[in-house]
Amino acid sequence: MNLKELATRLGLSTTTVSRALNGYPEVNEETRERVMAAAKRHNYRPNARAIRLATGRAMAIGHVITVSSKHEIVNPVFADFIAGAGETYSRRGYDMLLSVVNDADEPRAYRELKSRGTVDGIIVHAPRANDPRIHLLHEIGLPFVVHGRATGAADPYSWLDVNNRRSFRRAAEFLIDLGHRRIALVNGLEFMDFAIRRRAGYEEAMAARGLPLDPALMFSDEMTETYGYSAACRALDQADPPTAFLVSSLIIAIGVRRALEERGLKLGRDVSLITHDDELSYLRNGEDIPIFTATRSSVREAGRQAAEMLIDRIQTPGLPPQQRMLEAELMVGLSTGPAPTRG
Amino acid sequence: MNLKELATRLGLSTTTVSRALNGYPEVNEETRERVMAAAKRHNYRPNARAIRLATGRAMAIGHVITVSSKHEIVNPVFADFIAGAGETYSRRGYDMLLSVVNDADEPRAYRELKSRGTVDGIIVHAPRANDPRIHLLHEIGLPFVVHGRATGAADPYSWLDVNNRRSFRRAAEFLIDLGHRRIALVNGLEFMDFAIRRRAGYEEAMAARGLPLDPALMFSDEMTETYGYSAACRALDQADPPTAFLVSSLIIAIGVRRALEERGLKLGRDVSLITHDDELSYLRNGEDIPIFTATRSSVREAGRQAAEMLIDRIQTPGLPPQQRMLEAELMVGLSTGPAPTRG
DNA sequence: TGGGCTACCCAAAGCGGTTTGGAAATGATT
DNA sequence: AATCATTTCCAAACCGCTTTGGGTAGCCCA
Repeated sequence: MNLKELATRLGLSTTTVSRALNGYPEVNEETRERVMAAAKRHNYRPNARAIRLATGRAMAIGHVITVSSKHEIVNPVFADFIAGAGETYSRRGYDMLLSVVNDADEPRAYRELKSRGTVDGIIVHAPRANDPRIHLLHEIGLPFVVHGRATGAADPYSWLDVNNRRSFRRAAEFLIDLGHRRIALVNGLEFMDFAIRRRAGYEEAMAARGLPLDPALMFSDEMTETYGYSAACRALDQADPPTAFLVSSLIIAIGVRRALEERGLKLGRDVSLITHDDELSYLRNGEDIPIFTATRSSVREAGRQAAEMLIDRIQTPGLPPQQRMLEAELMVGLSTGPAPTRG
Repeated sequence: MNLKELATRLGLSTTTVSRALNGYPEVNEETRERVMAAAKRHNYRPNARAIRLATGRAMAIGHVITVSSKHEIVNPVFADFIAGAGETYSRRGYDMLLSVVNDADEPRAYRELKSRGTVDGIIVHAPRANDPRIHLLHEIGLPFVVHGRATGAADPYSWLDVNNRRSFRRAAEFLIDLGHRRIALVNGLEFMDFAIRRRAGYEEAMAARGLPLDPALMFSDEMTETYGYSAACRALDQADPPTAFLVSSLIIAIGVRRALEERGLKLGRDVSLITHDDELSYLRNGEDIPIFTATRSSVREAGRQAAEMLIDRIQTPGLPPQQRMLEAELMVGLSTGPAPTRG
């Protein structure tokens, strides 16, 4: 059943039927009801392809996920972010388009998305320092919102981010307050913006309390369990091992825990640990009381809000860049305690 | 730059230009080259919306992911499957459409996808026993491929699945061969098809060796770390605890490990464990030698192949249902060893 | 009575491609 | 030289909607 059929069946023009269904004022209320009823009865659904062509809008948002041949890892945060964004899209009538591209092809992918008109806007994932995508997207004129920020980007842009610097500073201070002096940082890849900011927060806290930074206690890599494990091993097997860890993801934390347990060290007593927790649905940090003390911020909620921001930008062009900063909560769990006194 | 502009610029009709670009034979090779060159020079990209309307094809595949209000977990396997499927889609010129819907709205979502013509086909995720979606999709006439199977579905359908029954049978037999007699099964939700089959494999192995099934050693729930932990606690704190665990995901395995370590039990010596490993990119089972002995099957590869199957079905309608069974490898790691002799 | 509004509806022109059904030119065949 | 098939191109219809630019009828008011 298409518009034309419906119209002839009703003895009306397609114009009127279209207007009736889309709530335009220039149609009699009575007629509108007749049309609505008929549409429901024949369960008419306007053809999305035709609407898109006629209106010139794609009614779709693109998410480009890159798979590098080198570190071929899918951002573990991705699924939950998508789930959040998807909720917003359904509610506001947009489709979500996923594009999996090799990282070398990313610029081309954006240009095609624009020139072929498959999407109205884009969410930028996993920004890095001086991320070239921001300039690129400005240049090709595709509305976008960045999940995170990109230190050093020249042009202003819209973003939604967690206050990574502040939350890691607070977490580090919390550990210092507990008496810890040697605190290891097990961070993500430090060309990623979030990792840069977390490190800055950690360094700030150390500096504020007059504690030295020890390169031997600072790690940076792809955030996997095995990385957490091996970083912790290297840290713990030093002459002067850390009494606390500040780590960037639950998965890393799990790896650290493995290293600790291997050495007979008890978490929260012998060694303290604070992790960032994105509240991934398949990796809950305990049920009621958190297993790990954590800086917590829901990535799903971030998805919801970023999508909302983007659609707003698409629907009212010319909106000035908009930013939203989310604060992470510091949830005290079972993995932190006073620094052990040297025996 | 659109077709018409390009055509006038070349002094040709849009027909000829379109044909030249799409490789139709009825155009002079020389002309074709002129057209190709001009297209490249002005970097012309045909408008996707127009193509879709004109051809009646959506050139897009739908993935419906459901978020239940109850167990609001995003399938952890999802991201990697998507990454695999996405590779195939890019290669074959399809877009990937993600639809996040509340599980109650799933049937409606499928019908809309069909009637609005936004996709040409669908991948069905996380099938259950007697999954109603299979009949539904047949009824509305949307091509689909199921990732997994659905025990008890009446109509024939296309699927791609891991041989869960066989791999869990082999894993259980492996443990039995090592002398284990009390083997706990920590499974996923047992209305999910994969979990049903894994349980069947486990039960077959036990029966084949004349070992009794103990309901107190069989667990079923959403596959989270905390579930693994609490199931293991319950199992281990029994009068006659198991000496081995067979579990359905790495995340569960990690939870079990936590319970073991809490009790001072060493994995691979005091207690053995085999897990299924989907080779999720953010959760590698160790670098060179596996941390956990595991039945291993790449969900990313499954994504690639399922997408391939679906596109084939879309492009040649009337193809008989096609099935593909992947065999999981049994990778021996550090988490298994001979059953401890009772002391 | 006629002019001006308003309310309601319609025909037709897009949107940007693909595809059908020729037409003209060329070459081969008789 | 006439006929016929081939090659190469084109005009126009079409996909299914939205939207522009009227048109008509009814009402109000002078």
